[in-house]
Amino acid sequence: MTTPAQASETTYSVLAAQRSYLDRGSRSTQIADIVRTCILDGAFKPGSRLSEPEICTALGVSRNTLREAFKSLVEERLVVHELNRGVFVRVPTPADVTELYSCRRVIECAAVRGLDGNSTDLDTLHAALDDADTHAAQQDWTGVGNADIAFHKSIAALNNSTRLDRLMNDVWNELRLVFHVMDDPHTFHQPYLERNHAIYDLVMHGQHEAAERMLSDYLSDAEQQILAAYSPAVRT
Amino acid sequence: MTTPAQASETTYSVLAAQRSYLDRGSRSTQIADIVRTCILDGAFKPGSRLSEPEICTALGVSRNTLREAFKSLVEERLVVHELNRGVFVRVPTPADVTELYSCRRVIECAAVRGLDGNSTDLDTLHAALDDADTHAAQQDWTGVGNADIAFHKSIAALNNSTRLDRLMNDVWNELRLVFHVMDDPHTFHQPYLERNHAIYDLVMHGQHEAAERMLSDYLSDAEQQILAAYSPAVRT
DNA sequence: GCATATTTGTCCGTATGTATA
DNA sequence: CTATACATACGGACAAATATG
Repeated sequence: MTTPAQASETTYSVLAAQRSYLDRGSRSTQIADIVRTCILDGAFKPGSRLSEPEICTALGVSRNTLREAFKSLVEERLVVHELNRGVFVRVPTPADVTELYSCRRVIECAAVRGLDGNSTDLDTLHAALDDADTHAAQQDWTGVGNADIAFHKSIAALNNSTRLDRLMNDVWNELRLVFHVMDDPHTFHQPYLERNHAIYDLVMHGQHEAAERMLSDYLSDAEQQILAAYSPAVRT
Repeated sequence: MTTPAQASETTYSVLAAQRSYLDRGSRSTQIADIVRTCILDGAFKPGSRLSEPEICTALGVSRNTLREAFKSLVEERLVVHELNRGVFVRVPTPADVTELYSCRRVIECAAVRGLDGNSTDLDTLHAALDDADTHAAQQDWTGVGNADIAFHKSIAALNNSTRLDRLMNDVWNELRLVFHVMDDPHTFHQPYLERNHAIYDLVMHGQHEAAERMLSDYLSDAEQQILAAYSPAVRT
């Protein structure tokens, strides 16, 4: 397993490749976007400290601007800010995993239960399933994972609430942090593919209670599988 | 009704009274706390612009520190940040009200449905009801309002999720913004007091489905009442 | 346990671009 | 259109806290 390590000097070279994005929005939000993708892609590993001076020089921005960007990431729970010690990439605990799946259960199940007859917005669900099938045929497991995430994000989006969508977005970002700590996340999503199909079929046929039950079981199984495979780095 | 106005110079005098709080946490979070309470208390009205230089001088902090504080408030949706124009206290739209009540419905209803037999955490619910009764006897309607909020926050807290709690906290802060735009929010919560009692009794007797139905109706009625009384300031 | 070096927290001055009167 | 006010961003400075030897 990969133990969270101090980010070395050369680690920040990945930032240079992101500098081309510097042409839209305010500087601090641009910087936040760059650092966020670096964290989500695993370039900055959970537990590592993000050095202000090094990132500033790597991105060519002042410390003030970087600190503004950090504020957003703290709010998204991707990094933690320890006073006079700096910011660290968050290391989710098993309790975090449990909570994240509680959020998913509450929001996703509410979405399928709240559906009435008019099934207009279900096209995105179908598209995500097709996407997953395509990637699975090519044995592209990260592609399957992204499609799985898109499918369940689309379920949550049926609540028609941008606030819940934003929460789910943060939840999935945190789960990507969890996957980075896990041993082998590559094939994690694959076995759940046909259960997604089953849930979709039940929803399409108006069997909302059955769909909700199946979704709830799905989430419980996934949660347990993650907790079993989860050996978090101790950094308390 | 109170039309959202530009915050005049003298408006920032309310900040001086908050300066005594400057002794815990980091500066930017302290500043964020002060400005947040000023917004929630109505000292900074929805739609008004928050001038950087004036607040800086009023609070005796630098622009960098204030801008860091603003970042948090933007994330909480209490203020909006328009590029190169500054930050404004948010003016919730009717669509926002609808969405906020969608969030409440999803999260609060999930909480009462998810209850099993062991009713250990229901003491906070009872305490909030007692509190509301006390304030109602004294005709202290803002006290009743706070107790009403505490009661429903406690319901949401039964989900045992700090992330959902934080979302609900932001939701309630936004609703306080809504109340500041409304004509007469003072007695808004009072008629819902006995419905809270009824919901509590149903939960206590294990009648979760009935409690959920009553809670859902409660939320629909409150939403409609707010939308009817809501004359939002046009600031598009 | 102490002294030093590093890093953070905060503030200031200033230049540039943008929006508004 | 000009002028003013303001937000954006940079760089430098210093104190305080932390980490390191």
